Amino acid sequence: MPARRVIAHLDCDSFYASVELLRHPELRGRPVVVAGSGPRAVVTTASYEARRFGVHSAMPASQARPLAVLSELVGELRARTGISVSVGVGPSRLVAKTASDWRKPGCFAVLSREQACEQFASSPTRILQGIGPKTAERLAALGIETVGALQQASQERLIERFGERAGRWLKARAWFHDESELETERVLKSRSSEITFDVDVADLRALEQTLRRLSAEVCEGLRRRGISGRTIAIKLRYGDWTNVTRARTLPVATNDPERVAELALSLLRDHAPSRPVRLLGVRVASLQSVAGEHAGESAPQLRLSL
DNA sequence: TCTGGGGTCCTAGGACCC
DNA sequence: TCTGGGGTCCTAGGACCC
Repeated sequence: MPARRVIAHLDCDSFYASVELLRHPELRGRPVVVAGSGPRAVVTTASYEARRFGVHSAMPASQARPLAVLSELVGELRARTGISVSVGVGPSRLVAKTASDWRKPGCFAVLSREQACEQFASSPTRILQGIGPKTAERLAALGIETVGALQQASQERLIERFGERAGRWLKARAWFHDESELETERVLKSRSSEITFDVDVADLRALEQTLRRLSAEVCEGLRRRGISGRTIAIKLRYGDWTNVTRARTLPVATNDPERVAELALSLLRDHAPSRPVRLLGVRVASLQSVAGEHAGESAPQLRLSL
């Protein structure tokens, strides 16, 4: 009678990485990746610390390297400023953004589109950027509470309810389809200043005083940037949270506080608020560079940089 | 989530022009 | 005089984001 076979299989944990750690003990506790250096190299092994950053075996080494850059950036940011960040990495802004919110604070999440679809299927629709409280509520009224439910929802029904454009957009969102371009610079479109009063204000004189102050603030901001605008608008909010906006567009742009205040005041008088006002604001839009300052220059840029 | 401030984008309707 | 269709600009309100 043959002896019963007993086989034990011993498998080293992240073997190559462990070997590297024996050779370089100073790397212990840090993310370590063993990989080739050629353009087609893949990751042979990643230490468990590295796996936390989304690096795994067989991943193209080139992919592991941005991840390494990111993890260094996060570490340096924390060391130099004390600010902790959450990082999401994915094929689109939507996946990256959702991933970064996933396990805040201090997370480092790497997801493909397919993984995101699966991972967030049971999450409320609200986690998708662009779906706010109102849209989430309207979806819930259709029985759609989760991202998964939105994925399965009938396209026709969504279009019927939200319109062609928004209907398609919602469905695409649920499947984490997002082709939007990454922007690092945005053109400033408007500049505004507003104030919520400690107590609702009924007195017209007091409202006018505030309007002058807000106009001066807005114009100050415009002047600092060398821009002016053609559309002057005021905004009022009443105690019941209803908002009223009134606007007027001039033939010529201005950033003169007197001129802006004068227009804001006339808009206020025309509207003639009948109830006490909770919030008052002034906005200048249809912006353009001040003529002469940078002749021939295009629209003003608001630079956003790291 | 009884609720601040500075923004962007979208929609819908009206005026006006060709 | 009545009519159609398209484009642009403007206003007002609303949803959303950080």
